Amino acid sequence: MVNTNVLDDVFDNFVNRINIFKDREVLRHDYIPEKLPHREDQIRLLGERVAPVLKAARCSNIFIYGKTGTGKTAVTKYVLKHLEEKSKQYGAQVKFCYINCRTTGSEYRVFAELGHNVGISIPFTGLSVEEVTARFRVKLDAAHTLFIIVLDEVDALIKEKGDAFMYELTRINENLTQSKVSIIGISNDLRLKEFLDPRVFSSLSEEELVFRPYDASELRNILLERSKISFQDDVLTDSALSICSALAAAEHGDARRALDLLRVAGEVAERQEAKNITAEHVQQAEKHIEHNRVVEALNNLTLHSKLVLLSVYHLNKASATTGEIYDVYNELCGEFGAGLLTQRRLGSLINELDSMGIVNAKVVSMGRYGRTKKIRFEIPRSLIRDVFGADVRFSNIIDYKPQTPKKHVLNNNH
DNA sequence: CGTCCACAGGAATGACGGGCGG
DNA sequence: CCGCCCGTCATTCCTGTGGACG
Repeated sequence: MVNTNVLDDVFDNFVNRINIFKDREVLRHDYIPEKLPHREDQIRLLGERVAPVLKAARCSNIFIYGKTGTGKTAVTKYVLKHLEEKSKQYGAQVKFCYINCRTTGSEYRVFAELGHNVGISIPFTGLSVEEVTARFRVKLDAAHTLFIIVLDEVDALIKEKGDAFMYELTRINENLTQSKVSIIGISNDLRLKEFLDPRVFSSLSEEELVFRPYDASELRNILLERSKISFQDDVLTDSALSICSALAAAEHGDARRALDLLRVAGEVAERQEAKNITAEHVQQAEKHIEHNRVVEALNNLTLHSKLVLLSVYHLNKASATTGEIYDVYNELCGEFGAGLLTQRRLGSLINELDSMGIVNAKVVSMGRYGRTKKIRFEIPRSLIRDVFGADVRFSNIIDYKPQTPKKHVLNNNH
């Protein structure tokens, strides 16, 4: 009885509350707005580069550089969206394919994704990369079209797997007679050319485009523009707007971060049933975002990565070495009934945790007492307790089934 | 100033789940 | 169904190394 009353209140409150948002989707960073402030130049330049496509000519390969949240992806998608409309209008044969290399993960999956895009189904394993490329090429050639491939965050894939697949891609036109391919590469890392074979680099960077980070006042404009569509009038205070743009500007002018901050601040204000969004809400949002990011990362770790983290936790030191961690990890595996990995493997797991920003691993030399990694938490210890439970040792380390020790989870998402 | 620790991290190899062509 | 191929992840084996100690 009591429960339903409480719930009634919750729902009634929600409905009757003063609405802060008009359209919260607008603040998601994958939303492409009608207007991209301070990127007019880039839009025009990119537009000029891809325009030949409308007259059935292949456009140059383009390389786009810029740090995260500088609008590379947004501008590219924006331009291609309009190009698509125009190409329909003029009846030009153009196809587009957008691939995020970091989430796609491997050379094989990139080609599989390309294949899907031209309408062939490709199993998630079992074929050689060459086979997949060949099928893609045949199907593409039969399509009689210009094909623009956007490879977002290519730097991630190149650093991990090398540039052989890029070489393959840049040469694909040689084997096509009816269709042509253009590549738009997007990189977060300005030093990417150091990782590339000069031949690949030169054919890939027929044109280059650099995106500078936004400064605080530019971020402010962007936020202002979006807040007009996303929030009710007069909800966002000036101080909140300023602190949002200042915080994001301090972090290399990341517009994505600024937008997240603003959206979450709005949600915080909404939950507190405030009439408007204040600087206070923004600061709470900042903590909130960081917390969520880490919790999600922790929950998605594999069993062994979790065990490694717990080992570091139990060591309870300012910084632990690989050897120490391996000892504790060994013990934990025994208690847990899990098969243990080698120290070599553990080293890579630690590196992964490091690149995720969960731990900090630094290689240090201790003279003739060896060379090791010093590992310390980059996140508060309390968070480990929160996520893995109060009794950390025998904690609910989720979904582990001792009788069917799964080796690795198949990446079977479509 | 050479030694030598305690690992780092690259390369080769194996196990596994899976697709393909016949 | 079979024999063969593949990509991925983990293991094994290996060489490399920074700098405090003696």
